Amino acid sequence: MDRIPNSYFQTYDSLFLAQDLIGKTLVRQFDTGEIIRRKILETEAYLGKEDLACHASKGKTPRTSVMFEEGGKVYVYFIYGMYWLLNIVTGEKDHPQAVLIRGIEECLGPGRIGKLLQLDKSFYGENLETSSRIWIEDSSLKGSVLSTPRIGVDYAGEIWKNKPWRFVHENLT
DNA sequence: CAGAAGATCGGG
DNA sequence: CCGATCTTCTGC
Repeated sequence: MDRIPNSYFQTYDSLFLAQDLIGKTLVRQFDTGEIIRRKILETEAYLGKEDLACHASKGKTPRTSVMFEEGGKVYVYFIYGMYWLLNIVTGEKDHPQAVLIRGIEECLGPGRIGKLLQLDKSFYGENLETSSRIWIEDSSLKGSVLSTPRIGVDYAGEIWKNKPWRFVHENLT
């Protein structure tokens, strides 16, 4: 399978890519050489500094700065004292946005994915086009994609918490 | 500088 | 339903 180049992540916004990434293949290669390949089944879009659920709405900080870069990089962050959540930065430089990977084949839940893939802060800013340990490959998956409100963002206020920006493949359930 | 909450998960 | 466990942000 072919690795997807960063032009793909830079050409579209997170709302489109969150849907389009469903069925594409997330690849992780460990130091041992072992490779995990799983199709993406669930995502969420976080779109711009106006989106109060998006970390970038707090402005450009050490934690969020990678979202202000051009698409194709990894945004990981540590939460609840134990989980590394995996996001893909999308869009153009200075248009902060990202797609949260919430579910892949045989591994549902963003916290569990970080654990399965053994992510840590060293993945912050990792380039998906050139990395030897994490990238996305082109693939497809038959079936429809459903959308729902995003999970765990009730703090973002009525407008943003209700945006149907979570996408799940029908196979998921 | 202290306190609280967080894009979560698993156990009781 | 709550504890784990620590980074980040906010308010005093």
